[in-house]
Amino acid sequence: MPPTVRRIPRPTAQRLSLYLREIQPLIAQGQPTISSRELGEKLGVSSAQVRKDLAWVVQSRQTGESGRSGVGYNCFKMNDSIRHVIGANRRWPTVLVGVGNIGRALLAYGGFAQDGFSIAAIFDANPRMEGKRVGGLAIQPTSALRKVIRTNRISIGILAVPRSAAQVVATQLCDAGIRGILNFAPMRIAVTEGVSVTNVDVSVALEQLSMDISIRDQLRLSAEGAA
Amino acid sequence: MPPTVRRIPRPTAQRLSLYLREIQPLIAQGQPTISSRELGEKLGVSSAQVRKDLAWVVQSRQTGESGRSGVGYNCFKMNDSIRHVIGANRRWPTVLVGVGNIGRALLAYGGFAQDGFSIAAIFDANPRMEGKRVGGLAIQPTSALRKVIRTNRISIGILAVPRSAAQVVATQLCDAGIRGILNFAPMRIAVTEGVSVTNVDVSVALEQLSMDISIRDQLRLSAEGAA
DNA sequence: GAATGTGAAAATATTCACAGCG
DNA sequence: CGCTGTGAATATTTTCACATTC
Repeated sequence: MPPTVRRIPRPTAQRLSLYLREIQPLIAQGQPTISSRELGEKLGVSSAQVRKDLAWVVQSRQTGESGRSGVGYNCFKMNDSIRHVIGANRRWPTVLVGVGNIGRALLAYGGFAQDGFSIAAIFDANPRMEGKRVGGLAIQPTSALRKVIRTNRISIGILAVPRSAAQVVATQLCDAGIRGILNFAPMRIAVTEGVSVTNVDVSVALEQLSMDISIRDQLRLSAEGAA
Repeated sequence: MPPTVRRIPRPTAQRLSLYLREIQPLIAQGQPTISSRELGEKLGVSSAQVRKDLAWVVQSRQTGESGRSGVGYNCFKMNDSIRHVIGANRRWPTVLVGVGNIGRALLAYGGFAQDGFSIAAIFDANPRMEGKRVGGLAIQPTSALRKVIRTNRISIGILAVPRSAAQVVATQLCDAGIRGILNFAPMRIAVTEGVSVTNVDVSVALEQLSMDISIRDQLRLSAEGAA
């Protein structure tokens, strides 16, 4: 029996993305190393946490090297290792469905190209959009989804359509054999077993924020009451 | 010494937003109640989890009523209670800074109005945008931020500017006395002590998704290997 | 019977704290 | 020294399981 493959803890996975982002400027400006304390302070995370997370990365790669005592972590190596674990050193061609404001914002941004993500084809359900070129790509009808996804072995679909169309398109994506969906529609979508979904939801984010603010208010009040 | 105010567990806070979203259609179509099991299944959460979360809501409101044994939870009451805890029954006027694609998408969406969030004023650093009307609001220069935020007692700022402008605007918002920032710029922003930040980051979301897919792949492979 | 509400148990995640390296 | 790597201790979160209510 092989040693059970330890799955990456959810919170660690999330933080790895943040570490990655944080060291990009350091690499750009040639800073050779960073300590767990420094990196942690930037992100409001304990140094022990950072070390545990990075230790996990090393273990999962089964290479025995990582940070150096008394010095810190090599930014370049860290970058490499994290990308390896995250899968950001693979190519991840995606399809974008829905060329409205959000879709255009994504096409215009392109900042995730360095993580291997690219938009390979764009689609819109509105027939009047068909053929129009946006960001160098011609808009295709959703009927072409299946073929494009199959022939290009695309594993990620970006769903940027209005709520009303979201489930229909999600089902089309699943049927076409997509592996994961990044969902911008403000609703839960049902997907085929085995398809991953990540939601980007502004309402949820706003609610999270307002909760934080409310909690701060309460703490402030009770602190004043105690003083 | 008063009973220590128990803070809401982070994961619970996140799920409450999801419950809220999930019961909106039920309320709209007049379904009177829902069981913890049903609600949990919709979201991939255990029924015990749902009950614990909702029990927390009740406790924090200090009203003794919630679900009914053998029946389930009253959708209408649940809606009310969760909104109360989240703060979604307050008014949350916001300012939007940055009227690019993301800003326009937010202005066009407006689906968070029912949670009390509204965009009260819009700003852009580009002077050529000044005065242009989008979504019924005239674009103001960022120099007006301070005054608008103060006079309208606005607590949330939505930061939808390019990365290069993000820190400058974030600082302006903080100086103007903002309480929380919803940050769409793909970077960590530094803020004044006491200001909450929630990030909406597409790269992080994509990386999360690709990790999920990779993990699924590994599991599949090892399962096939074992079979 | 069908469901809630909740202590107690289990699983996860974080922090502590320190041996050991460079 | 300063800093990593990591077991052990803590804290948090989830699940179990069951008495209780409708």
